[in-house]
Amino acid sequence: MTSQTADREPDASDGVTVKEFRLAASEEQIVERIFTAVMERRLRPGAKLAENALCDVFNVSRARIRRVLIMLAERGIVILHPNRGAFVASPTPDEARHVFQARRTIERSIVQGAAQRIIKNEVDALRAHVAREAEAAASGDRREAIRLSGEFHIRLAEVAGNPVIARFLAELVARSSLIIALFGSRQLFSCSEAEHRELLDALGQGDAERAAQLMDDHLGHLERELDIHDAPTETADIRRILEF
Amino acid sequence: MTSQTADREPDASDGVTVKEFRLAASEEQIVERIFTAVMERRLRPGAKLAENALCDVFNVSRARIRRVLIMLAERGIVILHPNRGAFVASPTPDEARHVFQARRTIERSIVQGAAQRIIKNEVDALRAHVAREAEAAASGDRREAIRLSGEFHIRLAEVAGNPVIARFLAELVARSSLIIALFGSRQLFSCSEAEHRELLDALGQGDAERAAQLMDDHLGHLERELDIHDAPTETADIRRILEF
DNA sequence: CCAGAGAATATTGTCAACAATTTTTTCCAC
DNA sequence: GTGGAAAAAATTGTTGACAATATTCTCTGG
Repeated sequence: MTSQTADREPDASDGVTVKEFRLAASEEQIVERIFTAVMERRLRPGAKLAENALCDVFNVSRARIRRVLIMLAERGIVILHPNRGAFVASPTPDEARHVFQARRTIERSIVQGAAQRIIKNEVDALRAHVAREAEAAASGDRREAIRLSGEFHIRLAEVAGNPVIARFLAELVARSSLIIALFGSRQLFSCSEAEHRELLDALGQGDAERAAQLMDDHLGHLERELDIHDAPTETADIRRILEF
Repeated sequence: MTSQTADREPDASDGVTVKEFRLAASEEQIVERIFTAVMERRLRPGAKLAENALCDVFNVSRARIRRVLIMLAERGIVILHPNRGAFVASPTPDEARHVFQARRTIERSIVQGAAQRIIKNEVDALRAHVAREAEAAASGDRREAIRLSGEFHIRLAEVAGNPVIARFLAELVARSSLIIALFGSRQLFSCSEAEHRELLDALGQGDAERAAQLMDDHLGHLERELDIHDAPTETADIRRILEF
């Protein structure tokens, strides 16, 4: 027995990421790593995910990489073109609007749930998280700032107590990263952590309605800063437009 | 779309046999077929999905069946136990509550979206759908009634115009079928189509708020008719309880 | 008859070789 | 050079054999 991997449902609720794992990584780990790379915007929309390259990076067989790619495709992060390979998804403007609409619906509900059940420890932990956001932004660590910014929403979803909804949101946040990469201006790269802090204040006071409103505004601001016009034409798209 | 009895060889009596089309579609077809079987409650929670059996049924290779099982696992319909195989998921009471809470959130939003944008043709089509529900229920065609009942919610999600949300809901509806199979009483087997009709009336009048309230009530009724206590212990569960 | 060990069977997991397809490179006519 | 066809290389898709593990069956002793 090499690893004592539990075969119960993958909860994806632990934030521990094992770095520089020389040994073969598990499938869930690989999914998590690619997910994180998308969230940090190191993997940009349209990037090709060649099987051999991934095999080398994670030191696993092709069969396993293929399973990972199927999982990511199911989560809307990757798109599989038959015989051509796997690519990081490039959301269309319509998709972008749909993702943000879904986020408003789901996160408003998350915030209301969190307002009811959140305990002081959790608020404190989230405040510490926001402090790290501010720190990263101040010190110019753009990548860290981006990652923490998305992670805030995911952690909030986790404390709201509904794993089903939290899983949906994780997918939406990752897709939002792709959307921001495609349609965001150069300087926009994450949520303002000031709004996160304000949201936590409302949650700390148990003011569900105000918190929900703040979240709605927050997502509205983010979306409004995007320039969602017809997509920047990419080489990959030409094929799909002209094929048949 | 009702799937006809295509159990036999696809290449025998199919007039047109376009190779690549048939192969490309088959994987999604298999997912769809299993999805439908779950929705119709022919596949019950805990049922084993042996690879060879599925290969025979769908006349495809093991590799392809494995891909299908991964997709279904990603959608929460199937659970994969390493070295033991794939089983139809058995939601726990907690999961059941989370799924229904997620449905309330998401379907309320769907209904509000639908109220704004639905056109007469679509309302009529949905009314015809509900008529078929009533017909199936009256004629005692239980399986058809069950399927149509779940399908109503999915079709409503589709006309609401947000495919991202519609996809989430499709997953939730399928999981609801498993929940009802586990925790529902013998006579409860689907939503009351009267409530579906009432909902359509509100939508037809563009009364978003009333429609949203009706949907909330509708889901509340459904959940309240369930008896969500600790799970009926199954043979499959023993293993998971005792292992670590 | 039951319990339990061990063999036999069945099922799932993995891998490497091969086939099919796409992408890149080469080469030649113009 | 340029365009375009053909060859070469690289990449993805598929299959079948085999290993690892789980399940079922058989048999023995009590």
